[in-house]
Formats: sequence, C-alpha cells, structure tokens
Amino acid sequence: MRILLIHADSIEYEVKKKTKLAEVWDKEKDSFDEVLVAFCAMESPDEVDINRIISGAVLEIKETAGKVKTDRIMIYPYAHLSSDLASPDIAKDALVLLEKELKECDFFVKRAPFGYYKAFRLSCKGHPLSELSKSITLDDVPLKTEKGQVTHTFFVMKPDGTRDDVENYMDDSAFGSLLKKELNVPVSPGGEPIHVSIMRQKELVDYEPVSDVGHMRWLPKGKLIRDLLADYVLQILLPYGATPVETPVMYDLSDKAIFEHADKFGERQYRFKSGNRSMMLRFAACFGMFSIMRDMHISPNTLPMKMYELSTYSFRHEQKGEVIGLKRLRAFTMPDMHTLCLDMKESLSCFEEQLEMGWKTGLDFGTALVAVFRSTEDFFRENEEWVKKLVVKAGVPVLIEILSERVHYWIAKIDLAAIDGQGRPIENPTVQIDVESARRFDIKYYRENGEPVFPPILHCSPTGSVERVICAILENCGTLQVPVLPTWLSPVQVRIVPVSERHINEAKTVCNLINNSRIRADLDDRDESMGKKVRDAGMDWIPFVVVIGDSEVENNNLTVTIRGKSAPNKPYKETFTVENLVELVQKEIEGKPFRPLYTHELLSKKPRYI
RNA sequence: GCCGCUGUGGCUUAGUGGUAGAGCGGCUGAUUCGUAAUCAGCAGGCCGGGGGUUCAAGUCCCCCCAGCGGCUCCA
Repeated sequence: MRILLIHADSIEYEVKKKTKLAEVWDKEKDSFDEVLVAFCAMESPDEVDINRIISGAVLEIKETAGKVKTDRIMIYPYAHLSSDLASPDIAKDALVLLEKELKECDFFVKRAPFGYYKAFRLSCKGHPLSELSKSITLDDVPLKTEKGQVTHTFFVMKPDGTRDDVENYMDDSAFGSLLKKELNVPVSPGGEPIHVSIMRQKELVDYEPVSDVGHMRWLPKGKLIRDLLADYVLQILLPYGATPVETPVMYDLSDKAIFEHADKFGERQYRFKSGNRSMMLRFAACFGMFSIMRDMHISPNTLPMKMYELSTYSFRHEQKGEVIGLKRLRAFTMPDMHTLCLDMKESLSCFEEQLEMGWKTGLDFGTALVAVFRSTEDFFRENEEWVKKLVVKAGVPVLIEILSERVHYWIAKIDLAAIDGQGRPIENPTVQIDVESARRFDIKYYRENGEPVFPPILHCSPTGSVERVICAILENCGTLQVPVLPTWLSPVQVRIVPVSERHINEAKTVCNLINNSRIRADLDDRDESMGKKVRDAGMDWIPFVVVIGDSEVENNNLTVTIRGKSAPNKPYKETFTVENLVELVQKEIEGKPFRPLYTHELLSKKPRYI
C-alpha cells in the first residue's frame, strides 16, 4: 500500500464523474480543515492480507497525526500512487476498513468516495513534517500472534513406549541436535555447511546469478543424481499403489478454495498478475491434486486413493537471509503424495505404512534420521496407544510435541530429519493427517444413505525435497574419512585408467562391456601421467577405479581400486575379471534405479563447468 | 526482511593509499608414464556493480547485488 500524507490547512473536493468502479455515494462535495490528508493506493501484493496492511497503515497514520498534532483525517483514494494496483473491490473494502479502524482510535475521519473523478483543492502547510510518502508492505507489519493462546508441550517417548523428560536427551547426538533445535536451546554457531562447497567442487549444482535467489542451475552430474532420486521415489511409490499425475505450477487466486489454502500460509509466495488475473506459484503440489480430486467421482470402494506428483518445482518466497545452499531454496522439487482415506481409522494405518517408507529412505541414502511427532492434544488423547506403536516400531526415541489446539490443517504429523555437519536438522520426510482440505476443496464421497463425507487426506513426502536429500547426503559425505556417494547415485561408477596410450583400445573394450551391463563407466584417455589420472579419479570420488596396463592385458584381468574399502592414502586394490567386477557392482546397486552416463564417456571430451 | 562478515583471472588465493602476484585449471610443445599433481613456455584481471573522498583507490566512505554466519521463519 502506498500512502501520501499531507498536513493541510484544508482540503475540499467535488465529485465530477462516475467510473465503472464507483461505490455508492450521495454526497456531491465535502471539505475538512486542519486535517491530515491520506492519499491511498492499495497494491496487488496487499491482497494476501488486507487486514494486516490496514493495521500497518493505521499505525503509520497515528504516528504522523501525533507528530503534527491533529486528530482529523481525510482518507482520499488515489490510484496514481502505484503502477501495481490491487483489484478495485478489495481496495474499496480496504479503505472502508481503514476508515472504521481510524474512527475506533478516536480520530475524526472523513473519506472521499472510491471510483469517481473528483476535483480537489488542497493547501499544504509546508512545514518539514507536512509531506510524507510511505510504502507499507506485509514485511513491515508483524503477524498478529493468534497462535499465542496455543501451548506446546514437549516430551520424549522411548522405544519401549514410556515417556521421558527432554532434558535427558540434550546431548551431541543427532537426536539431541533435533531436540535443541525444537526447544530453542542455543547452540554454538557453525561455519559454512560442507555441502555448499562440495556441490560446486564436484560440479553438481551451482548458484544461478541471473535468476532469483534460491533458484539453482543443475549441471549434468547433479542432474543425474536428481533424476535417479526421482526414479527412486517412483520405484517405492508405484508398488505402494500411488498413481502419478502432473499438475500446473501456477493457480488463479480468484478461486475461493485456492485463495483460502494459499492465504492460510501468509505472504511467503510468489504472486503476480497475468493479464488481469492474480496468480500464485504453488508452494506444494496440493493445489493441483486437490483440484483433480474435487472433479473426480470418488467411491468409497476405491479408497484409500494415493495420488503422487513430483512437484518440479515448488516455490516458496523465503526471506533472503534464510536461503542457503541446497538446504533452503525458493524453488525446489518435492515428491508429494496425497492419500484420500475412508475414515480416520484408515488414515492411521496408511500413516503407519508411509512412515515406514520415510524411515527406509534414510537407510537407502545412508543418512541417519531422527523423528518428531506432533499432534493436537485431542488427537493424542484418543490415539496414544497408536503413537506408542509407531515409536516401538521405530525402535528409537521420538520427540513428541503436543499442541493444545489445532492451528494448521493437520491434526497429527511426523517429521523426519537428517542432521548436518554443524548439528542442525535438515527436515526431510513427513506424513501429515489433513482434516481441513477436503471440505475446503469440496472433495467428498457419499455413504450408502447418500450422506456426503469429507475424508481425511494424508500428505506424505517419503524423502522430503530432492534438494534436501542431496544436501543431507553431501553433508554426510563431509563427515567421512574417504568421502564417497552411494554407488547407485555416483555419476560415474567405474573409471577406466589406461596406463599408456597403447592400452586405450583394450580400455575402450572394457569400458563398453561395463556400460552395456547397466553400469556407468568412463575412460580417462587424456595424455596425462598415471599418477595424475588416478588422483583425478580420487577427486571425482569414483567408487571403482580400473587400471589397465601391460600386465592386465597379458593376464586378461583388471586391477581395481575400491574407494569404499580404502583408507586415506591407503588404496584398497583387488584383481577382477570384467565379469566379476560387473557382478560386484551390480550386486551393490541391486534394486536401485539406474540411468546411463550423463557425462561424456571420454574424459578428453568432458568440458569443465566450474 | 534485520544485524554482522566476505567478494581480487574459470577455481583457490597473496596484496593496510603509490606499476595487481602466485598455485591449480586452460592453451602450445616435450614426455607415453603402474596408483593422489611429469617438465617447459604462453595466454588470461576496468580487483562483485554504481557513486564519492584523494594528486593517486583492490585498499578509505556511501548505496546496491551476491555468498556465508546469526536472528526471525520453514505452511
């Protein structure tokens, strides 16, 4: 919102001509003296939360009125203050609200009509405080703490199902780190997260200077890892019965359900005008999938119904200072599954199954996970035994947070987090029970008696965002003596190093054999020394390095350095036939998705990106 | 968004007001090599951007941008 404040001896106006936006108004002219005139324009970003903007405007006007010592205010609509106006209906209501709120603060308030051409005469006092221009955005007005009444209670549930005090777990373990974060226990500042340097050094991901903050460019090796992770999620969700869909990234805010769902989450969204429509960019895949569900015929016989989308991308306009590396982005890719459940009972059993998936992903990525379960007091009272069951099954202590009442769309959720190198949680997999969205989006099925039911909906991301998964994996690498990615995610799984030029042909044959066995192999055909080529293979964290020289050609075998078994400066070497090596690698990546090389097979042809 | 720190060839960096220096990488040549850097030569910088102070600015001041730390926040 833009406001131009003029402290005036007097203002008088006369209504000349109606526009099509005009409000109902009978007064032809009016005037006011010894007055603070507030010329106002509502802007499109204000539409997110008009009430907050107006309360900000009231504060601003109050302050200025106090300084110039007047209690007389004229509100004067003045669209010309902004080139990005809010819709007229909203602006009109906003100014009426402003009038009302100022009156409640004991000001004498007059308002000029909205949507008319008016002639006006103004005499500005001209003292230093008499002319003031202000811009009020949502960032200027702190959120009212409606949640202030809600109490949060924390305790730990042990793997045997009994309760324990959080104080007993505040150590340096992963679980302790989670507790400290959740309970706001101060921790010593850490340095730069290790994944930020790794992601660039290894040419996986980089910042994109010509985009917005928190939007990344993915280089071939990083792109491969992304795609493999997407394949991985699909591979666990398809057998579970999820059906993939793809939905738009932007939505029209004039749809009531869309607006409400978007509005609930405040101003951390990308919003923009497209023609005369107010649009938003999705911050999760809920919008599109709920819209599909709204238009579906839902039979109780086909429930639970699991719908899945890899939301490339989801957008969240996080504050600039919060965006960092791959941990917190403004554009990210979220595997997002929604499960329509028959009733609460079914949603609990689906919750259990989906939580199992979440725990499993931690094992598959080699990133240890810790858990916090949150629910409303009511939910916990009714389902304490079920919660115990979850914790017993997990076999690890779980932090429990009880909210005195429901503040979000969910009544229960679990968040699983990996811990980064500085002992800070990276929140990843989650399952949530949503009891609000079905009604809002009019998603329903009918009972036999014709009674409509708005079913509970589970939100589940079995891995958390792809970017955060990579973040957690790289952070984990940073703690290893000999860092290496899981073989199935390594952009190059096998590197062939010919000892000299005369071994290149043999090396090519081996390289082809391995690539034809669904293993990613490349060949260092550069005119470099052995030492150099071996060193570079190490720098690339190649899990299996094959050397081919006279002895190998003669004996028809391969000398393989296995990174996973090596200690720093102590390469572990073993001799294999091609067939044995292929078998070994295939066994290691068994059951995991495969994609071919995204980079050139010949290192001499491989460009450098960073 | 707020407070703080940082920004020098593609990368890592030296340079406290007086002619921008190195290593890696790149290119060229020599070398054809047995497990973490073979040797030599060459090219490459309006020192993040803009403004100011000064005879003189990478260096001091102001504004902006970006990255990181912290705060707030993460639906």
